[in-house]
Amino acid sequence: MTPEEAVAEQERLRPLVVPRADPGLVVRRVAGLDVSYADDDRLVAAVVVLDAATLETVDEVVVAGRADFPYVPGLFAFRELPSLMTALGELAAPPDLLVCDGQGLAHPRRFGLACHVGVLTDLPSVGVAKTPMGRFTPPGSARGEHSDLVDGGEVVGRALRTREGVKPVFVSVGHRVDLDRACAEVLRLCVTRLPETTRRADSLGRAHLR
DNA sequence: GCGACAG
DNA sequence: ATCTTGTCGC
Repeated sequence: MTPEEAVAEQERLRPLVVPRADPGLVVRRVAGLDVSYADDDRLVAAVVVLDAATLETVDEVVVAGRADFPYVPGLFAFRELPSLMTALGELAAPPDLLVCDGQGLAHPRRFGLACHVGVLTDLPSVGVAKTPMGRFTPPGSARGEHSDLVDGGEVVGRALRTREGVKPVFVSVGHRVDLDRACAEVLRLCVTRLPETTRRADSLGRAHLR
């Protein structure tokens, strides 16, 4: 797949994104997705499912793969998607929400990793990035405070303070959720700056790299 | 033309 | 992404 084809694929799938939640959406099981890289082209995709109420781990999957697509800003998903999809397919049961390590609608073509994974699985998804793709004014320093993440004149996500006085994370809608709900779910998962889903998937992946 | 650019 | 434990500071 060439970068040109990747862009065309994003534009083809972009209209399928549903930026709102089903009326009765209940999130009981939340999955965290993350990919770790070795020195060569090997990588490990990890998915950890947590009970949203207790934050207890209820399922884990690790998949080894290869980075066959280069890291290109805006096309980041094409690097991690193959292995992540394989891992998701090995879960005992589909989760109610996917928490991705990267952007959702906060993307140059409004189709970041979280949107892509959401559309391919048709599961609700949110993107939680550690650095912004857009501009924002720093939110208040208390946990839960937030401000708009703006790109190209539109609000594409939110800078969310998940912990008192710590750098915010950047939340954007992936698929089948709205921004308010996305932020509420992310905040609920945060004990430290990053969601527990992301932290556990990250450590699981790293452990398997050795 | 120059800079910016998720992980 | 990755290099990386203890340590300084509020």
